[in-house]
Amino acid sequence: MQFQLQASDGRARAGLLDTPHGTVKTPFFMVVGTAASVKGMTVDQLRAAKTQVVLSNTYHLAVRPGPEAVRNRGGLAKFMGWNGPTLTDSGGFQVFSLAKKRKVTQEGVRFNNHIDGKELFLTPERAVEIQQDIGADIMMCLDVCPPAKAPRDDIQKSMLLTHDWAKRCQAKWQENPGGQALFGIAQGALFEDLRQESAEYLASLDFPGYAIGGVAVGEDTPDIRRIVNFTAPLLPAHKPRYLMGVGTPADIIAGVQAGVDMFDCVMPTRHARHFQAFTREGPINLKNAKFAEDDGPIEEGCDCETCRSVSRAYVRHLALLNELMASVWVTLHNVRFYLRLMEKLREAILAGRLAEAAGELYRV
RNA sequence: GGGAAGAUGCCCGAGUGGCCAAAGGGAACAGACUGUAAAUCUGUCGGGCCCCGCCCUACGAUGGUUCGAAUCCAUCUCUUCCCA
Repeated sequence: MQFQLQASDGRARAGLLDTPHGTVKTPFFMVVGTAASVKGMTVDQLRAAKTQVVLSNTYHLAVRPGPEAVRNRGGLAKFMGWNGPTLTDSGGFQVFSLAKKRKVTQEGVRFNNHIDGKELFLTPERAVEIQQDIGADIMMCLDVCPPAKAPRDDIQKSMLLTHDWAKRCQAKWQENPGGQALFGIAQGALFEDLRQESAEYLASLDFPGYAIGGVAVGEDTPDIRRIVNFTAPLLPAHKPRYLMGVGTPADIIAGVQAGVDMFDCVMPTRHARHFQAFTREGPINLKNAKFAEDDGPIEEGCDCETCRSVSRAYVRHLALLNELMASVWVTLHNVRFYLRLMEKLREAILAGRLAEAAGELYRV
């Protein structure tokens, strides 16, 4: 995997990332399609929104339809009809989100899956194997993602285990790398010394890319900013940096300014299903009565299909009736909003005017 | 014409003497959501106020029984069903 830096502006960077499914312009936002589906969008719509990378999940695809099934259908990108660049998360986030359904040992994570309770034992090696079957362009190391406010002791143990697993993932991956890249994930929660230790250790392993994990798992926004600002520069400059699971448009702008190249978040798609739309002026809830007679688009000047086609009043009407299309219309807008934000951030970096642009892009 | 059942807050619907401004749904109104167990979850939801408490108005209408009634009695109005 080739990563070429084209320009920088402060600590922010713009570059090109080559994947087996095409070249990606950085910084970029990955649309989340956990189970090989971006909820509420067809692949044509993803392309129309200028999606670059779709993210899916090891845990979910391992549970259903199973890694072999995905492999036998030609791999994730083909299976879902997307045929573009993809990344799979390792299941590390489910250590956090499915805390009640798993048990972590030195060996790995034992899940009782959320569908039928059947056991899924994810070791670092198994997580890589599954991701090789799924066939995404970028795989993630299995990590241990603790809640941000866990005691320091737990954070440190999780970090050390994550380091051990990173090494094991890497060894497994190197047996048969193919065209896939494997990224390491730094942990350490809100402790700067641990963050530093984690970043340095992972850097020593020499991965094709590095992620900041354990963020947006219960901490406040200022803490997210602080840790991202602290950690991003510690990750190798010539490799892509990925801030996992973040975030709000403001978080992303701050992340780009801190030197992060890759983002993903469920926010645009999930919020859309809850009728919350993103705009330059901040999020709006389209179910609110005040939009009942609003004939304008969700966002003036937006080039998405929704804003070109229907009004706020219409989307609110659909939302009140819980029409499927209400969620679809907002999803189309929100995804395009995020992707367009990234396009503009990249343009600003290339033009060397990120600082001015940042304030205009999202006034919240 | 005869008989039966029933009328509860915006809607549906519990409640059958005090713990009832009245369960539970729905609607409406608002909020939350950050590597998706989420088309989910939470709050408000008769009115007013000096709003962790008090005062009004309320369970078809009117009158009555009772210390006390959505709950018991009488009459009336309306609805549904059955028989002619």
